Amino acid sequence: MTYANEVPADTVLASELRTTVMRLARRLRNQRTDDSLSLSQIATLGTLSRHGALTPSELAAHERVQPPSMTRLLAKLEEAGLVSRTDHPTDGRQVLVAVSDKGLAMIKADRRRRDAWLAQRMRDLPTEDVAVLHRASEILGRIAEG
Amino acid sequence: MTYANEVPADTVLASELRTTVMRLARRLRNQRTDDSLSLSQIATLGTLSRHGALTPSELAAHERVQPPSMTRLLAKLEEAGLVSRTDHPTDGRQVLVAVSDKGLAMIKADRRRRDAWLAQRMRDLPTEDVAVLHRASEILGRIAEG
DNA sequence: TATTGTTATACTCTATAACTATA
DNA sequence: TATAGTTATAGAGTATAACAATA
Repeated sequence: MTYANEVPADTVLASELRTTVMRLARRLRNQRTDDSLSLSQIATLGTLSRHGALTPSELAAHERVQPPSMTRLLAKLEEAGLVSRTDHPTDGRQVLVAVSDKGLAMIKADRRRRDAWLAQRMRDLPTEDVAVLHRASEILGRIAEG
Repeated sequence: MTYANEVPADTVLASELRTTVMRLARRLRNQRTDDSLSLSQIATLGTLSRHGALTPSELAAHERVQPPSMTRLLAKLEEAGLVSRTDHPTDGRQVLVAVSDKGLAMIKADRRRRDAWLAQRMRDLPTEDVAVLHRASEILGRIAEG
C-alpha cells in the first residue's frame, strides 16, 4: 500500500532509475576495447562516424571541449591514423576532419564488444523482460534526447 | 498482442539499449550540483554515505583507484570539510574516513537535483510508460549488478 | 575586425616508486 | 617482514591566454 502524499512516486522511481542507469553505464564503459584511446577520443570518433566530416570547432562544441583541447585530441587521433584532415573547399581558415577506415573499424570493434557483453546478459532473461527492456529503451531514448 | 519474433534480436536491442543508457548517463552526469568536486570525489562521498566509515585502502579498492590517488582525493575532501579522519581503534596503521554532515548535505543536494531533472521528465510520460520504466529499472539493476 | 585554428603554458587527476610507521 | 598510508615525481587530459592566417 502506497501513500502518494508521503513520497512522490515519480521521485522515487527517478532516483532508482538514475542509480541503475549510472551503474550500468559504468559497467558498459569498462567494456572498452582499447585502453590506448581516451573516452573523449572514442566519443569524438563516434561523433565523426555518425555526423560525417566536421570541423575542429564543431567537434569541440559537440564534445563540450575547448578548441585547443580538440586540437590536441585530433593530433593524437591523426597520429594513430584514425582520422584525416582535409582543407575546407571554400573557407581557407577551416579544416574538415573525417574518420579513416581504420578509425571506423576501431569504433565498430568497440561497439561490438560492448554489445556482446550486454547481449549475453539479455540472453539470460525471460522473454517478457526482454520485451520490457525493448519498450524501456524507446522511452529512455526520448528522455535522453529531449 | 505481441509477437516475440518482431522483437529485435538480442544484439540489436543490446546495441540500442547501450546507446540509450550511455546517452542518458551523460545527461544525468551533467546535472551535477557542484563543479568544484570531481566525479571521483562525489563517488567517494557516495560510497562513504552508503557503507559508513572506511579506510583509505578500502575506498581505493572500491573506487578502483590506487592508494596514493585516494590519499590526495581525501586530502581535498577533508580540506573542504566533507569528510573526517579518525584513528583506527585497534590498528595504529589504519585510519577511518567518514562523511561529515556537510558532506552528507552535499551528496543529498546533488542527488536531489539529478532526481528532479529525471522526475520532471517522467511526469510528462503516460502512466503506462512509467510502469514500464519501473519494471525496466529492476531488470537493468540486476544486469548492472551481476 | 571577427573567426578558425594552433601554440604556449598551467592546473587537475591519476599513476608508479620510494619512504615512514605500525603489526 | 608485511601492511597501511603518505610523499615524491611523472604522465595524460583539459583549460585559458596569446598568436597566425583567413574572411
